Amino acid sequence: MDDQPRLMHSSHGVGMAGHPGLAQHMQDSTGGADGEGRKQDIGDILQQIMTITDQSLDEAQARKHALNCHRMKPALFNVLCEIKEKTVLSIRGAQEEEPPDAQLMRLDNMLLAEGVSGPEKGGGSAAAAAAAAAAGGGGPDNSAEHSDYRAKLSQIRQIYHTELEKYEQACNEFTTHVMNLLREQSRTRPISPKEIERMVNIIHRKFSTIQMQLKQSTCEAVMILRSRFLDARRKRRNFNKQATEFLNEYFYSHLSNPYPSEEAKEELAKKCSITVSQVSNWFGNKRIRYKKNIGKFQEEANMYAARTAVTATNVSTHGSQANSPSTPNSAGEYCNKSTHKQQMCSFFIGLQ
DNA sequence: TCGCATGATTCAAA
DNA sequence: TTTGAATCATGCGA
Repeated sequence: MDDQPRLMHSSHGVGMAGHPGLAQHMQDSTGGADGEGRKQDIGDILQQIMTITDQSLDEAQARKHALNCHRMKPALFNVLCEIKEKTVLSIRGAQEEEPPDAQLMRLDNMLLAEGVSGPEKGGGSAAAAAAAAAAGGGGPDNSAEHSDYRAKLSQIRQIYHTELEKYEQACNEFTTHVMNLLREQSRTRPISPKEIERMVNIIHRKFSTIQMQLKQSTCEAVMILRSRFLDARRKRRNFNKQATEFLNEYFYSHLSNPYPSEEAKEELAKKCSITVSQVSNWFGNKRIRYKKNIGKFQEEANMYAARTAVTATNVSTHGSQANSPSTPNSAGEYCNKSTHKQQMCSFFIGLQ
């Protein structure tokens, strides 16, 4: 409200004396009437506009109507709009220019990647599957966690879309309301279509900020969910007895070279229903722990050695020694010789 | 609750 | 990239 009298005053000064387009506007609308008379007319209109707020509602309505019907009104409003455009709005417009928001793009990309925004692809099952793979196992516990993750992600997705829809609806409603209001007001005060457009942009920006907050909190929720799910990686689950036996069997039967090749790891992983990385971890831990405390593992080693001997005897009795990864003879078959030759020697020597 | 066992992770070295 | 070593985090039995 404070701006209006100032604007009008400024318009009066500039528009009356200095605005080059005014004469033309007036020419257009008056057909070249007397200059002094026109000034008087415009002065009257401005005076009426400025005092309209001091009047009662009825008086103001009547005055408004009279103003709207005034022959000079369109020309005057055009001039005022132009002045406004050149002064206030151009400054504000320059200030409002913003670079494309990188943070918003990042949020959008993340929500898309997590399957929260964009077309539904099974509620982010790809991300869940990746997380499950990282968790290192396909056991029943994992599939339960997987579906739990999916369900929670789906919830987040649903909330996100509901809220987004609400914001969009509110934005549209508010924009329409403001546009109607400005259009209505443009009958009594100089508001150009460009100004309305700017106002719409401002509203959209404000709502984008709210949307960004929604996206940000959704991302946070996904990150929390994801980290909780991925934390399951650290949840230690003991391998089942059979898996440990397979691993130990291989380890003790290859004690001279406990470095399974990729093929051997894959086979062991398959037999133990664990991942190749878990096999690698297991052998890594086993080697170091065995080396650190041979005495402690001696009994275990003897037991597996005896078992291997029995197996070997049985196999030779049945005339077949082929393809048993648990027999020492098969070491060469599974061992990546070029990679582990040195380690084999050092490990073996280290144990003697 | 404590201590040990054990799978996972991290980081440096080869 | 793989491995060793240290460490973390959790399971589990006493």
